Amino acid sequence: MIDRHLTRLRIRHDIDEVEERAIRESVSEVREYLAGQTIIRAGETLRYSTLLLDGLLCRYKDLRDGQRQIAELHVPGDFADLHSYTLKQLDHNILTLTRCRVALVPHDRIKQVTTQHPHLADVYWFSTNLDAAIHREWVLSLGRRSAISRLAALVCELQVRLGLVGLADDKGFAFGLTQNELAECLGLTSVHVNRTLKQLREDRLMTFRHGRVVIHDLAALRDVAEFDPAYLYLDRHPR
Amino acid sequence: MIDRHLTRLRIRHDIDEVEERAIRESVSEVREYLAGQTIIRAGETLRYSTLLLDGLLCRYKDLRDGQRQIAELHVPGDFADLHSYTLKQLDHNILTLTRCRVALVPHDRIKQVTTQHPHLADVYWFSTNLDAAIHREWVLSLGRRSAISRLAALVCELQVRLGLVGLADDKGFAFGLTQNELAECLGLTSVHVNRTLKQLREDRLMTFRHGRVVIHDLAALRDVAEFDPAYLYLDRHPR
DNA sequence: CGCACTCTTGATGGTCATCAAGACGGGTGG
DNA sequence: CCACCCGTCTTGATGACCATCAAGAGTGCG
Repeated sequence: MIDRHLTRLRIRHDIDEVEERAIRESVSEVREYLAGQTIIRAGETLRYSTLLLDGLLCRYKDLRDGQRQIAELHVPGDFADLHSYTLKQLDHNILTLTRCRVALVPHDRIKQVTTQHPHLADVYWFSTNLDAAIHREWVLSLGRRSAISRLAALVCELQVRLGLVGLADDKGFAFGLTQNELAECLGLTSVHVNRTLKQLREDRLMTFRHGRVVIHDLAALRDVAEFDPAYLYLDRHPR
Repeated sequence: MIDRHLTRLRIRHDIDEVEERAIRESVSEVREYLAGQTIIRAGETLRYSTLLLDGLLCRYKDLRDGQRQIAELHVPGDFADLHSYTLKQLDHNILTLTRCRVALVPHDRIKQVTTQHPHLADVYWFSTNLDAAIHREWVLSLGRRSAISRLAALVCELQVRLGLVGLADDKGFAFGLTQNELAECLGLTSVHVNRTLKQLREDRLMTFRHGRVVIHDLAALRDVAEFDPAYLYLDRHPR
């Protein structure tokens, strides 16, 4: 059930069988949601964290006039709000972008797991630090990249992250966002995302249509994005 | 020496005397730097983390053409790279913006402190999660706020963060950045920052001059910024 | 089959970038 | 002590990128 989560952890870390069992036993409940549900709201007191099993989730914040900014996308295997374990409440909302299956992990079990398995404490701390690294890359994108480079960078990131759990390859991946939701990730309007997608298509770099990203030339796409996967920390971390 | 760090931790958490001693003993060395030194480079293998005692530091990334984006500013009392404890290397550089005094804390001592004092493990995990929360607010700024609102939001954030360690009050704070460095935080050019500062001055909201921010109307500034300090998690977290 | 949402494209405009040049200011040396 | 110099600040002119407004076409779901 949480195999993708273990796969994801094992990209970077060694997880032995005892630890694996502890992780598997930390799940208290599985839930399903339709697309477009805000499943956690900023400011709520939380007693569990949410592990994404299937579908896409995002973290978003908004301004008074309703403008929305997505701060991170979550792919299957990700904890969407592991940070709520230490923060107790979130500064952002969590929204389902597609139909989702999630597992709930109570905070007291996270406490158990991390105190009984100090190595897992480091692994999960790493995991929230990886989220922060992704945030920084988005800061760079939003602050300095052009629209086309920003869009290319997002697709490159997702191609890698989804690839790690078997949901993407060099040719592309399923990606059920609307152009408006893409715009909310990229700090653009949906109209401009539409024109930018058109340019990427005409430049034979990638096509996004019918809930699917088709990558025509990954190397060229990465070049347009100035994509360097270092910020995703794909190397193995010894114990 | 690291009193500001303890002050900062105690805003949110209870730190008892045994823990305080452990923290104080974790420092191995103190260093000084002039302004404009890149003290840590992306990709270096790190064996210690850097605690800022005095001055201002930033984390930045850049693109091929030399465009730079600052992802976070650090004020005295902050760990600039506590996340290197789990990540082992950084995805960004760390630069002194003014003269700085820093304390080095070897990673093996962080390991000691966090295993012998599980409560401090949560406190320091929280601390990196707070950095991520700041990143998210910057994502919102860069993606959705106008130049004037972005600049106001940055000043509001720093007024609070510096205030927590006694380096700012309602009237303002010392802030020795150039307009170009401000632009690198805000995803703008220095020319546009200059014009935006002029507008803030003419609107009687704030003045930034000679290395000092003078706040004329904090409430109005916060309103322009749509500043909500919730993302800084100023509430006390019970043990 | 119809309706609602999403996508697509055109026209226009605003925000911010770029280029350029002069003023200011703080530090240094004669 | 003053002159000089370099970095920073300031302002103007122009233009690019992306937003906004609008309307029609496409698509999928009930």
